[in-house]
Amino acid sequence: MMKLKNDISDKAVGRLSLYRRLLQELLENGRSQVFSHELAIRAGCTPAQVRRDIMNLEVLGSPAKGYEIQKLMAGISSVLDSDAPQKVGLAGVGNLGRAILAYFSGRTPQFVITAAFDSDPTKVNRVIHGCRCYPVDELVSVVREENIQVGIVAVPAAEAQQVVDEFCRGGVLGLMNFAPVRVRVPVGVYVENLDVMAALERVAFFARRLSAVRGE
Amino acid sequence: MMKLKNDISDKAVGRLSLYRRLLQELLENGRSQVFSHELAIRAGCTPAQVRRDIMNLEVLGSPAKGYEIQKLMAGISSVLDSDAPQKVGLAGVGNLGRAILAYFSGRTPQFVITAAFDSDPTKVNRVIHGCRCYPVDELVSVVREENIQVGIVAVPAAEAQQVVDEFCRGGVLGLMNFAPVRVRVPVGVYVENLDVMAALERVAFFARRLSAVRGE
DNA sequence: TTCACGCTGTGAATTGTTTCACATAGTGTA
DNA sequence: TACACTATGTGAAACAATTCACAGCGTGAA
Repeated sequence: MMKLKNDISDKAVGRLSLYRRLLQELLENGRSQVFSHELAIRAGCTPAQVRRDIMNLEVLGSPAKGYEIQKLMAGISSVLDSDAPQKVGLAGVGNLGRAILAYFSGRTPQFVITAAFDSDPTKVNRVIHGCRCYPVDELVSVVREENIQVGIVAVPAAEAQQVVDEFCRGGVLGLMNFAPVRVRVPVGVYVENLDVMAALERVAFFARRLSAVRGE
Repeated sequence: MMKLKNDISDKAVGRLSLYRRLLQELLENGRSQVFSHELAIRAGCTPAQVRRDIMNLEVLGSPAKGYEIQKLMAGISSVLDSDAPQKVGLAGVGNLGRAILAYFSGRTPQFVITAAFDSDPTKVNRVIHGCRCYPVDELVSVVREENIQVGIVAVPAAEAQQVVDEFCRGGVLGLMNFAPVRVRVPVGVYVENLDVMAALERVAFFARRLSAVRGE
């Protein structure tokens, strides 16, 4: 069985995304080259980690000059981005949904939130942060017609599974789930859970443990 | 050097938080016992993983009856929760900040968002989702006076480091960072980054890769 | 009372990720 | 040209997380 070309781990992909933003910032500050240890400081990891991640790209650095920022960014983009901007659908236009719309609105060339969905009739057919809001009943058909490939789930826990099922029926390939439950999906669909509740409990737990260490 | 008692990994803590919510749901459905494979299905992991995680608690199951849900929940709580409800401060009352306030407002006995902070004068001194909003200038003093131990950073990237510094000066032990940058903190402060941008790029990347596999 | 079943608890094996450490190479200096 | 310096690229080691696999036990059936 042939090894897949883009054989990069979940975590490595996340770091590449971060590096790209850090590189953009350096570029705006007039830099054109960068060393692995400089990126490492900014990304909060080790220089070795940065070099390993860069091994996944087809970009070489020079021992004396480091990496060319432009080339690094191009390398990251060729791995992370698809050829055309990716269409994203958002289910749930509550507080969180609106925050997500505002966050991605116009700021990301590689993603466009093409359609939002909500069951609240007062939201339906309005345009929120530049995005048309459809009734959830039309989710499957809109996702299919617009060829939306990624779905964001920002509905309450109780409705999450149903919305996920509909996204899948519409044919999405990936889902980002903000609801504090695990959802079932057919094989061939990738799910990323962003469990804010669990994250806060982690922070509280490790904060408490650090303070115990500090206090001893 | 004595081994710390609560020696649990980051990921395991996150799963315990999830298990607790799943158990609560089971309890509400009238169940009183549960097997590892039932939890595993709901949590999206393997039965062995569930049993390993439960090893971190001081709870034993019975081969014939599984685990007592009440005892499991108590075990999880004794690890995750502190004795008193934990005070949390929130910096940034924009779209995201309000979503976070709404999400935690009154629903979590173990956390209370005690104070919010913003630089916008039209938000300051108002009460939003039951939480008083202070000017950022007062962050350090309010955090110190209220003995807030966990900070949530929901401000734009450019202001994140400054807000983090102030939280640290106020004496927080843990931070949850939603800004799409890595922040520097003194040793003894735990930081959890929730990088939504990186998460969406991960979803898009793996979705694309899955579709390639599917298409071949 | 005895037996068969199926789940728990866990040592060992496996898999995945990060760090180490060093051979190699590009640059500036003399 | 030759040398010293420093950072890259990467095999190998270390470390961390997950899964396997099975001994042992508690229960219900006969």
